[in-house]
Amino acid sequence: MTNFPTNKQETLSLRLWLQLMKCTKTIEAEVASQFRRSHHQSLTRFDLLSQLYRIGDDWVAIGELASKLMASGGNITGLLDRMVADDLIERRANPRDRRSFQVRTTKKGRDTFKEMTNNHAQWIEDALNEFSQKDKEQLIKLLVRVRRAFEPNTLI
Amino acid sequence: MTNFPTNKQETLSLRLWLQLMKCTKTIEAEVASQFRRSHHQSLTRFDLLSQLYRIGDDWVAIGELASKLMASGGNITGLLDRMVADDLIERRANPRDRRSFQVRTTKKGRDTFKEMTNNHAQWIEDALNEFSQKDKEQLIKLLVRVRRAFEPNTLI
DNA sequence: GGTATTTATTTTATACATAAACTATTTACA
DNA sequence: TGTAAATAGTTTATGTATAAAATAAATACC
Repeated sequence: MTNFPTNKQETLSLRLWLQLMKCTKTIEAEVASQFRRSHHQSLTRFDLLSQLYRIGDDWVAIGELASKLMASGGNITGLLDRMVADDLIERRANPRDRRSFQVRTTKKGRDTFKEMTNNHAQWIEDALNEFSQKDKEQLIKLLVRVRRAFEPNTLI
Repeated sequence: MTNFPTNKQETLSLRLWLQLMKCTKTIEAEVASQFRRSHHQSLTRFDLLSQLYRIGDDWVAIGELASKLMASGGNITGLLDRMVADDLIERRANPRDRRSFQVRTTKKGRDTFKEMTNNHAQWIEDALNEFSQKDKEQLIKLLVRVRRAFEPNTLI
């Protein structure tokens, strides 16, 4: 009646994808709710602060940040506006290119990120302590392979 | 200077979590964009139709649906409103309990879901065809374990 | 040097998400 | 019975996301 998958391999791929979604959704919901409760910040904001941290908390162009975060233009504009309003980041015109703007973390932004990171890392650590090093390594390896398989335009 | 993780086990857990997020985010973005392009539907709507399919496309209480989808009350109300407006589902009062409402897929909803499922399954299958059955099985097993480790209030 | 194209970002319209306050029922139970 | 508590959904306010159109400046190129 329906065209649902019938052979075993097919079912397995779908099940894999389903478990991946379910797994991430569960963890994401937990982390997001923790961040909201404990820091009044979203996962998205944490991601953004984390990207800024990675580049040394220095000025970075909005477009570059957007592409690192896989965020659309319209999204990044609003997100940055709100974070500037909350004094987590600051914003300036690029002196060399008048089309372009740059953002950077403020002291409050860096402090907030540090607090979030500490709680976060500890919590992840606790949740995953039952896994052996070997299990974790294998899982990471498999996840990277899965991601590569789905990435549309990456050569290798 | 910062309190970033230093020992190897800790870094590994964080890396695992990071890869999990990155992996899901990549695939999710791809699938969502496909669904938008090909069917003008969101991943959320697919999830919802999929839940309705699972229970036999029969009437189901809004609250039950919300909990299956891990969606908040405010969210489910708006989502269902829009899907009713698009004639994907229909809605009625529960004759036995005047607080309660029920929803069910329409023919259009079922057809849309069927189309989405077929494309989706094929695409997932293609993307994952390089993985052996053993790899998939192992990955599923690990993902289920990870999810269990993070689930807050599940007794086994 | 002037026009076309590209690049960087914002605006607009809309969808999807949460928390908290609210309305309307049902249920518990003194 | 009558009132308190619990339950089912909606409303409101706000945050996060996209696509598409708009704005403005830089670059390409004849």
